Amino acid sequence: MSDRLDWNDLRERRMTEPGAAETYEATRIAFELGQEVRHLREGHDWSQSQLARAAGMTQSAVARFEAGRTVPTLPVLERLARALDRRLDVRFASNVDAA
Amino acid sequence: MSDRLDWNDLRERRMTEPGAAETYEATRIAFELGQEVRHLREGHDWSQSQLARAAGMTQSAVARFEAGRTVPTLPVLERLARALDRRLDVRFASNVDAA
DNA sequence: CCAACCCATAGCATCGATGCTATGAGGTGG
DNA sequence: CCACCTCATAGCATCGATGCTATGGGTTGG
Repeated sequence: MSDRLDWNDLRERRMTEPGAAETYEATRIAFELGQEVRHLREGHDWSQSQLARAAGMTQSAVARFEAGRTVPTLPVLERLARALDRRLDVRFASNVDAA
Repeated sequence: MSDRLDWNDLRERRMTEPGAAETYEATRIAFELGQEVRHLREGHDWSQSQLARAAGMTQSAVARFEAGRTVPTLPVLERLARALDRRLDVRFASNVDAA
């Protein structure tokens, strides 16, 4: 557990850069998606290598993504969703209603 | 209308490239998001230039995005969502239930 | 002790999205 | 005819995500 980044670590990193305010939310989304993929993967009892193979990427790429160290692209998210038997859903939701 | 790309044009373009099957869905999502932003923008009675200013980008970037000529990144989607008073929602949905 | 996994991370090349400027075609109103 | 706006697109520089290989530390099981 101690070697896993948490959200505060990430926020600290990204917010040191200028113009980071705009990407703040994207960074948060990336972090949450990484968490979710990790949970889904563990739910399948898969190692990062197994997921990587299923999603057409390498173990290092999976690790980097799960750790939230980059903001993933839609193609990557799509491939991960497929591998995990999910559907990638991206939309502009109303600002008011529930999460 | 005649100068606007439709989905079949885009699909034709992208599918000519090798390895495009994986990015197919991402391309479709990009196309739909472009459409949606265009509708939202027109709902606000904004020109591409006005939206661009509100989202911290240029008119050409908005045009490129609305036309679905690139697969947008999460930071860009986030900025557009903010400008259009929406919340960007990205998630791994169950494969079975409704859209 | 060692082999075989797990995961995190570094370093690098490549690819593609973005930012930007500039242009052109089209419409509109003077 | 012209000024002004709309949007589409080209060309280029830059930045960052991804793909890849290679480590290294940790754990487990022999």
